Amino acid sequence: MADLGFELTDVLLSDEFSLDQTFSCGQCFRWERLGTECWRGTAFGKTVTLQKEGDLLKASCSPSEFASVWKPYLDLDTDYRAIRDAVSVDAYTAQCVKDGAGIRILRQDPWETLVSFILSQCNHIPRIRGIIQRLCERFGEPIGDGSFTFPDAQKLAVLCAEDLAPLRCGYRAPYLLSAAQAIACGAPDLDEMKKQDTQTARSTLLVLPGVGIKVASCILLFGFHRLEVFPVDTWIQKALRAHYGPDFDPSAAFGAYAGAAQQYIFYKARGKFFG
DNA sequence: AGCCAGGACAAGT
DNA sequence: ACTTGTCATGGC
Repeated sequence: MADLGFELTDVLLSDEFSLDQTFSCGQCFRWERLGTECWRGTAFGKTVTLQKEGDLLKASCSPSEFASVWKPYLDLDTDYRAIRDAVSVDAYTAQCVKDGAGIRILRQDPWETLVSFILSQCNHIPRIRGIIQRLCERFGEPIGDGSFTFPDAQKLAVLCAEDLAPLRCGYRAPYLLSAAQAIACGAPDLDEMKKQDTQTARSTLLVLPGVGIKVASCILLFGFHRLEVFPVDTWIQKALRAHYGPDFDPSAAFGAYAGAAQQYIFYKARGKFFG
């Protein structure tokens, strides 16, 4: 990484890991690709540039910020070799795992994940990214380097439909507002949900307008790191039908890491892409 | 140019 | 319990 004029942290990676795969497999929407294995993005109110060179991960932040924010975010303490082995149950998934071996399931903020996947429904990924960017630019707080925080629920809860018109998120705007109002007054309490079992948390999410089974599954997997949850979207549906037939049970096949399996399959089904 | 997108929801069979 | 129409907006 070129000299960026601020502190850098180097981390030696102990497992297969790819920024390109991790940030372009559809689980997050606020990362920009600057070059091969080089990305810049914002999470938890911090912006960072990451570059991977061989087994070395360089981060444009202090060691303490990396340890407290980016190491957990990137899920660097999880053994993905064991996960990859566990979900390579046949030739097809083994190939998916091989192609996407560097994918990690990010530990994203539950609120940001909730909003992101409410907005995701029936949209292309590039368009989701645009809507979220406009949301942050308009209602987030400037961080200082041209980046913006993800606006919190309290900020959005006081808005009305026409305030959201510039986002051009269409019929999802009222979903976003009612979700913000619900979270802002603590019902449901996202922190409390971290302690709940997955079924309870799922039921809680499904009460929110605009959150159905697929969106709830994405929130559980990406926002609460429930690796056993297997979201089914149109891509996954097509892939499963093509390789297994109509009544395939992902949970039975992939068990505790079904969600990770889903990401490897999704990555392969959509082909390589960057955004 | 039109197809369809990491769907949800209500209203029909 | 399944199928269908509708919702708003573009990226490709």
